[in-house]
Amino acid sequence: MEVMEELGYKPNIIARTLANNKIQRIVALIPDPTGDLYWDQPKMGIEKALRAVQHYGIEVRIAYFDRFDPASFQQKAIQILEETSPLDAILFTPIFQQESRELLDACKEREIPNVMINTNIENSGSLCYIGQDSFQSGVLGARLLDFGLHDGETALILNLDKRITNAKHLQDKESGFRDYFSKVTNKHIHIVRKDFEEFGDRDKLRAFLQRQLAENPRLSGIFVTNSRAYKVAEALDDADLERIKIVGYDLIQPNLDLLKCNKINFIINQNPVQQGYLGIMNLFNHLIMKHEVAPLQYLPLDIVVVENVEYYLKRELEFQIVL
Amino acid sequence: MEVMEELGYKPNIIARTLANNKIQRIVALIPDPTGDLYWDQPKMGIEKALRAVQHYGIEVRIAYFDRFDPASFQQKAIQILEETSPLDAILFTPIFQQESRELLDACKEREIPNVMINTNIENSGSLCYIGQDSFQSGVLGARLLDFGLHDGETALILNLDKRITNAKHLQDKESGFRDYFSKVTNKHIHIVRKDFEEFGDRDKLRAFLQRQLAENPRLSGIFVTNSRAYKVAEALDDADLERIKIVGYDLIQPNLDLLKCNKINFIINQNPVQQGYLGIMNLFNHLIMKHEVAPLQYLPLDIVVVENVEYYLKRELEFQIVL
DNA sequence: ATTCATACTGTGTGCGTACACGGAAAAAAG
DNA sequence: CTTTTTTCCGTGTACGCACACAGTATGAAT
Repeated sequence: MEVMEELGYKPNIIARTLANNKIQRIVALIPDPTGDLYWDQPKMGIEKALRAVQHYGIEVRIAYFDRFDPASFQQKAIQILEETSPLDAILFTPIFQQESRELLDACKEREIPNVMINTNIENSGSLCYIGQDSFQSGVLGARLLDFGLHDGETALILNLDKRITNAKHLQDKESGFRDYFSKVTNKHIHIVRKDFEEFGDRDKLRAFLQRQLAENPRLSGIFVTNSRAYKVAEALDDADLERIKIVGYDLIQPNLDLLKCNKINFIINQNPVQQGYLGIMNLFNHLIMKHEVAPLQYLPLDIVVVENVEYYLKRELEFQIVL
Repeated sequence: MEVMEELGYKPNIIARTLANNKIQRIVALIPDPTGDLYWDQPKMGIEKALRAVQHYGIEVRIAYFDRFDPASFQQKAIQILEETSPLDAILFTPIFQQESRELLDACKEREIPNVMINTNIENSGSLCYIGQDSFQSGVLGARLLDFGLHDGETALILNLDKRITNAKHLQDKESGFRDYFSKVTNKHIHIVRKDFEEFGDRDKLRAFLQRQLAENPRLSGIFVTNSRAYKVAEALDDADLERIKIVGYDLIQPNLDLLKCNKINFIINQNPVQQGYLGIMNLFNHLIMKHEVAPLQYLPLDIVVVENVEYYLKRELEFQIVL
């Protein structure tokens, strides 16, 4: 070892990989992207990463669960643990707290390294978390909405989701949002927070929004906490839209269309493709390269407007480094 | 070949690299980062990429030229071409048109693949260009400045650089900037463009800016076309700064400090680290992987404000995928 | 001192590809 | 038809490392 140090010997990863001649099996457990434009993106990132590292003997299987059904997550998790052998690593999205903790415990017991993307669980014993900082994401949302708000006006934090999902996540976003405005001294903004589950029904959403407008006559900004900002813009009248600024998340097609005609003002990009990509790459770094992996990896919160949207779309599609 | 296709045979890059047992020598020619905070970043990206691909037998040497002296570029270029043998590829920043064309011609004659970063030269015969879209960058700058401007006010396009550098680049930025405001219908903004070479002398810059303020009493936005926005913010009085919005480029320390205390309003990040990184990675893809390389690769124009700056800094420092 | 278990060391082979080389076959020239 | 040139093909070796195995040395136990 001393002589190695002295001569500056570094093992040749290429030769090591060739000689190793083993396959490392990774299973990814993510929400079913069917009918959900957002979850298609981490999937693309995972597939892109696979192309980059498959020569190193990495094999990835993607399993899906119903994003509204904790039982389906649980069932798939058990199936993966029991039926995959050998199982060298797991990548998953812990959007259900309870069920995810069970999976984490099972991983710890079996000593299976695991990576979480998109949603974080504290003290998980995971190899790493890759995704956004929810609190800061709320702060940024507030800042962007603030551009269009005047003194005394009202901002609405709108959560279009089923109640079971991502409670902590949402709580942090709201805290960040309120934190920003509590520090703005030159104007006072009234903040309202509402949840609405029946976002699939446009008429009901429309009625709901009209009710909010009636209750808050000076409502002029809506912060939509997930990728469904387009549903809000579609459900509002054009006259109201002129006045009301909308900030939402994620570069999915309906959002992009509305961004381009100025009905959505800002989109925050949380790099979902990158999440999937880096998730696999971090496992690769751990399994093959034996590198240390940073346990908390917050991705940038990109501010997307009409003028720079094209570049983000291109990057998501083409720009991964294919090795 | 038919059977290979039928069986889905793909050569194993790992084994190929091992068997090849050759070194590919790349030389990078970039501006000397000494005393220039910006050019340190592509250098970091190049070094990061080197760490990722050195096992594949890639060797990178970085050569520097004086960013204000075309002759030094020319001299270094000749030196590289004559003294490096074998020379398998060149990466460079063509900030001097004439001298860069000479280098491009020499590369074509010797059949040396080359990559340009940061500044583009059209019809260069290069493998690829990686950097920003100058025109769109100006459009985005205008959009960001527009947030703080009112009807009838004046915006200043300020070029703090020597006259010889990057003429085309700057022209495109200005065109983009003007293009945006020509399409804004609800307010009229008066646009002035000025160059100032003696930006190193704070007192002279201060006097120059005072002159601009006197000539344009309603001046309330400055678009600094390069990374020297901090020099403007430092040279202005606090009273003026309250009113005047500043949009600049690049995440260098003095800009960051002024962004954090709201003296600079927006910074556009043109991903300089990524430019160096991808420059090398694209040569790697070409030399080792024998992949097709996209000839025009525009990097995203990130909008950076106080609320999301931390993530970009982290990404620049840690986030490259180390293989 | 002998036996046995354990630790250490060196050799050989394989991972999938590149490349040099010699011999055979095919094509071109005489 | 023979000779020369060119093309083609198969074999062998090498790339740097992992790992199995045999052989040797070391130490503990009898």
